[in-house]
Amino acid sequence: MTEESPGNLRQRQAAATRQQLLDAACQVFEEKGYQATSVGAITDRAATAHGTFYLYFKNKEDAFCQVMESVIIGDLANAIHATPGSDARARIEQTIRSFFVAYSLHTGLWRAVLEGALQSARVQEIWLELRRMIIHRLAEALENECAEGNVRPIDPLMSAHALASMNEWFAFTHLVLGEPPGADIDTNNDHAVGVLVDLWYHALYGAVPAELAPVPPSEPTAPGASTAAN
Amino acid sequence: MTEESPGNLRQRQAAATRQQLLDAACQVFEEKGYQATSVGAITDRAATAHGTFYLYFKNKEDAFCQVMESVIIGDLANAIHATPGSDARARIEQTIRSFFVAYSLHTGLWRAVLEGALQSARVQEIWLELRRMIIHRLAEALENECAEGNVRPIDPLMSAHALASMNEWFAFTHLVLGEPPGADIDTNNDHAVGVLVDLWYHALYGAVPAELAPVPPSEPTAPGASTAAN
Amino acid sequence: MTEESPGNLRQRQAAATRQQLLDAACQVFEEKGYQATSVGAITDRAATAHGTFYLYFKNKEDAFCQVMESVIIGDLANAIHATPGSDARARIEQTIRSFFVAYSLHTGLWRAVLEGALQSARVQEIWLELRRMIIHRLAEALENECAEGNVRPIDPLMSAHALASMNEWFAFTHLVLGEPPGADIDTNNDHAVGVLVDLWYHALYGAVPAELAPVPPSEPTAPGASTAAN
Amino acid sequence: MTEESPGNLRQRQAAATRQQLLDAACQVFEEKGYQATSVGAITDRAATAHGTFYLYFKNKEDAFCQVMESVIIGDLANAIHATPGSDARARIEQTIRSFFVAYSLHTGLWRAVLEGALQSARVQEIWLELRRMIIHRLAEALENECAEGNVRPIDPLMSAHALASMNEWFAFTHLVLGEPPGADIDTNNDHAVGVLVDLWYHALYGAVPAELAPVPPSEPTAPGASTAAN
DNA sequence: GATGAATGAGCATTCATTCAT
DNA sequence: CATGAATGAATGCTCATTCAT
Repeated sequence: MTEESPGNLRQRQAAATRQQLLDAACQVFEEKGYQATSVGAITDRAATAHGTFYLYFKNKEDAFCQVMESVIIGDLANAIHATPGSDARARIEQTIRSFFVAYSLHTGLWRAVLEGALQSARVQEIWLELRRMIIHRLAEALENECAEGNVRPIDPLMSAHALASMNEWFAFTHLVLGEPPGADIDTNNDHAVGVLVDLWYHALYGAVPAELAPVPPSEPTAPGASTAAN
Repeated sequence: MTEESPGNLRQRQAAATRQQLLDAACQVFEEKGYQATSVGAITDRAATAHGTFYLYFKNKEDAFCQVMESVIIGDLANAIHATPGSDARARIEQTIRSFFVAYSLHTGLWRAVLEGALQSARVQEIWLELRRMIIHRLAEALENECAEGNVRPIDPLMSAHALASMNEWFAFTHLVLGEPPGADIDTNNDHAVGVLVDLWYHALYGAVPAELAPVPPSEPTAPGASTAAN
Repeated sequence: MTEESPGNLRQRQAAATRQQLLDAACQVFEEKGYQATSVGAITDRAATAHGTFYLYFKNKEDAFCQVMESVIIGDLANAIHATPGSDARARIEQTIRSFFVAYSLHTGLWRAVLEGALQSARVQEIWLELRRMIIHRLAEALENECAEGNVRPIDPLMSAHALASMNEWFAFTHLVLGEPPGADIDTNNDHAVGVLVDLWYHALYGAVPAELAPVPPSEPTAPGASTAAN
Repeated sequence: MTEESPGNLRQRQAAATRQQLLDAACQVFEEKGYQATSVGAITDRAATAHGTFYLYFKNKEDAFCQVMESVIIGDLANAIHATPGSDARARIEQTIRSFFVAYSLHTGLWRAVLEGALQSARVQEIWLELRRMIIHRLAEALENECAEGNVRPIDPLMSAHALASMNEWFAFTHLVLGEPPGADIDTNNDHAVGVLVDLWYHALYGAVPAELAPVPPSEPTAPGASTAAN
């Protein structure tokens, strides 16, 4: 049997139509953003009837979520894979670079993701879930570094949150919005990554002058600890 | 005389109507976001006729831009005022804290600003202009610190971009989106600020182990320099 | 088989809806004129949803152009068919009468055509194109009569323009506007046609008293020739 | 006393404002046509407040009628003044030429008159009244020519109607719409007038071949006469 | 007499969604 | 499974007109 795709002919055709629509949706969202994309534009691009869309997706929001799951998450999953054994700086650079790569692959789509997240609770949840996963992974790495004494005691989750924010927002504004305007994105990517690596590395491994006490890691339920430290 | 607002009665009434609409717009944008806000919702809230809106604003985009200019920029301008003389760590904390304050004052509006920036070129430009101003100011401060030898040689503009991104995006996700979900925003603000200050401070003033060379500031037109340094 | 309209049921229904809208548009334009007609009035008359209109027409202007093409031009095409062999006077009468018939069939629509032509460039172009076609045909007939020596040398195009103008505008003011007010249109049509035929016939075939020289046909690029002749 | 304009200061100022608005209305109607002209455009041009318009005019229709009465009728009244004593052909040319002059003076306004006549009953009535006056004058001249035996027996009113229609509509399409498109209006006016004069002259004074009986003048209340003649 | 702020009816247009074929 | 015609709610925007100042 030549059953490469499961199911009978009907099912395979349906799967093909679904994929057609998904690809078309991906393209149109990439080009027009979330809100400006209409169902009609997607079916036009997919060369299917208008009504066919609703056989596979509940509505535009649903289609976008499926696009996110099939494209965006794939990009990041491919990009972020730890390479143990290399030194700290190299690992940091790899993390940052993988983010840059993921954004660069689907610039318009990332823009649409952010736009969609601000308009649809479901899109926001999927996107935030993805962020949390990444940040959680980073937090674990930080915790290990703290435990091994390579990094001073810090709040791993919050710090991961902060460092990931720097990474994510710098990459977004730089690659998607083209900030700062003078910098040519294509030729300057390496420099930008270098700056991020440098800051990130010093933020974690930089030794402070003796007279200044570092912020100790504090439980989220114990607010005010850091203030006391100040 | 109690003539606080200039002009005759007619002019004062017109100004009052305009302010009514501006306030209403601010509220509705705050509650519903950019795209979900309709002109009708604004005039309903302002208790004016539909057409009155168009006496004072060209369209929704224009109204939003005016709201931004009267509210958002005011928040930031009030918040960010340098306090020379205090030590580095205190100045950093003040910068971060002022950002937190600005966001906290109009949570929904900041969300709408980001949403609007992704849908309207004009909104984007105003928002980016504001960002550039802040980043530029920060870059100048960094340049001074470099010149005085307090900070190792860095690319001031890119570094400012990166640090501001950390600040901005952490504050946005934390205060507007409530990330990470467990942390109660109201009680944990101080802790969050503390973490940011700590990272920022070390990123700039942290001394690196001798075996690792810092990233030198490189001209934007000389890409690859930092990579070579790595 | 009674399949007069091609295609399957769906296509036939769609064609029927389109025709419904076209008929409704024709009626409403006829009753209210161009500017006073709203899309809503057309869909009300056609008993379709408001949005259905936009499935078949881009906007009101487009609908009007389609009405013109399906109704007006049809009227004229049916009306104007040369009947060679009859004598000059009979041919003139037939031409004039066919114009009267065309106008009489859709009085209000012709009024709307003129109104629309003064408001929409596209309507004007279609209408003028139709006029030019008719005038061109007349000019050819005049040229033949000149060549055969039946009519004195004249400028065929300009003369056709002038005679058609008399015809068109007399018919319009008489049949559409009811000028002159005393004349009952229905009973007086034959008389009016007779007057026009008489003038037209003498204008072309009338022999002038010897002492007055006729205006020779002059090239449009040689203005002043006729003045000199005067 | 320097009472050049009657009334006191108030009244004179009011008259001035009214004239300002009338001039502005004339300009805007000339430029934009009837329907496309808004009250706001007129008051903008007149540099008066929006509400001032309604002190002097009931609405746009009223303003247009007043413009017609002050401008259009003036043009025609100046243009059409009989010059008895000249020969028939010269009188015809003068009539035609005066029409051309009147149209040329306010091209856009004549266009607006026709447009307005098709949209407003009151505008139509004023315009038709003007036409009737002109046609009536022409009909009287024709009647005289018939009575004196210079012209064969014709229906003076209908013939005047027909000849005036030729004149009016040729001039309108030629001068206002630029038909036929090839003919340069400025250089070709004399030629066009010549063609019209020639046709008109022959239509009235041309002698028909003996075998063809002319149409006798018939009372409008005696329809069918011309048919019988055919 | 002049102003111009305020009104609100009116209209065109888009588009997500349904459902009979 | 696929189609695409039909729906109608939603909304932005204009503009004639009024009236308090």
